[in-house]
Amino acid sequence: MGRQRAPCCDKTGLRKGPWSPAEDQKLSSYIRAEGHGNWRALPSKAGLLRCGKSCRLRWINYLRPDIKRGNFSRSEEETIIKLHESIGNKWSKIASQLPGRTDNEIKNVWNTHLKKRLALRGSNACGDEAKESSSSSSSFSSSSCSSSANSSISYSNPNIAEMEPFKGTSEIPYEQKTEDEFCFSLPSVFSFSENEVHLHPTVLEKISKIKDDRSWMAYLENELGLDDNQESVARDEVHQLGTSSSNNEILLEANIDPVSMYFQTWPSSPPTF
DNA sequence: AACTAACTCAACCGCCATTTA
DNA sequence: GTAAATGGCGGTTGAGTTAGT
Repeated sequence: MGRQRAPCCDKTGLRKGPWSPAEDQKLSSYIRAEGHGNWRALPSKAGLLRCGKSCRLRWINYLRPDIKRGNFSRSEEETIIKLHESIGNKWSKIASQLPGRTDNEIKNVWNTHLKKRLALRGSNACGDEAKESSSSSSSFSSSSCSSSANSSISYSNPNIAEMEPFKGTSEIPYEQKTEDEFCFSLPSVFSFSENEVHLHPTVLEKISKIKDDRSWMAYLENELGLDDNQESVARDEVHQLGTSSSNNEILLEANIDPVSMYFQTWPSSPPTF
C-alpha cells in the first residue's frame, strides 16, 4: 500500500470517451468468442484502441448480455436502500443482490434519487417525501412509510449473506389510512413479479410513468381538496390498469432480447418503440 | 425561441486487494 | 518474502438531455 505503481496502461494513442458502435461490436464479439481473459491484453487482441480497464467497464456496465436496463423497480430501490443502510457504499455487494444491475448503475441511482429521498425523509414528513419521489424520474418510489409498514427485513442486519431476498411484490390492501399511504402503495398495485414476466425496459419505463403520473395526480387531488371520490376513482383506475389482461399481454409481447435490441438501436440509449 | 439551471448517467481516475512471478 | 501485474471498487466528472423561465 502506498507504493508507487505504473498507470494501468500506456494511454498514448488510446481512445477515450463514449464508445462507438463499431467498438462495442468488436469488444462484444471478441469476448463472446474468446472470453475476456487478461483485460490488459484484450484491447490489442480485439483490435481496440482502448485501455483494458475501459474495455472491462464497458463490458460489465453495458455490453454484458445479462444486463438489465430500464428503471429500477420499487423492490429494487428498497433493496438498495436497505442494503446501503446495512453496508454503506459497497456498490458491488449491493449489485450482487440485484441480478442484472451493475454497481455503477446502482451508484448512480443512489446518488441521483435515493440519497435525496432519504435526506428528505430525515427532514420532512411523508407528504413532502411523496412529492419528491413522485417527481423523480426513477420508476417507483419507496418510502419509509411504506417500507416500515410492510417490510419485515431487519434494517441493521450485519450479515448480508444471510439476508433474505426481497419480495418482488408486496400485497398492500386498498384500505389505506391516509392519502400518503395510498400514494406510496400505488406502485405495489402494479408490481408484476419480474420472475413471472420479463419486461422490456422501455415498457417498464412507460408503465412506471403512468404509475407516477396517476399516483401524483391522486396525491394532488387530495392535497387540493378536490372531490372526495377522486381518490377511490384514481385507485380503481390504477387497479384496472395493473390487472388488465390486455396490459399483461402487451408486456409479455415485449420480451425482446436486449442484446439484439441494443445493436439495432444506436446510440447507447434504451431502445424505443 | 432562446437561454439557463438541474438532472442523468457513461466513463474516467486513482486507490486498494489479490494474484503471480 | 517481496515487488510487480492485474482486477476490482468507489468517487468523481462532464457531456448530453430535460425542465423551467
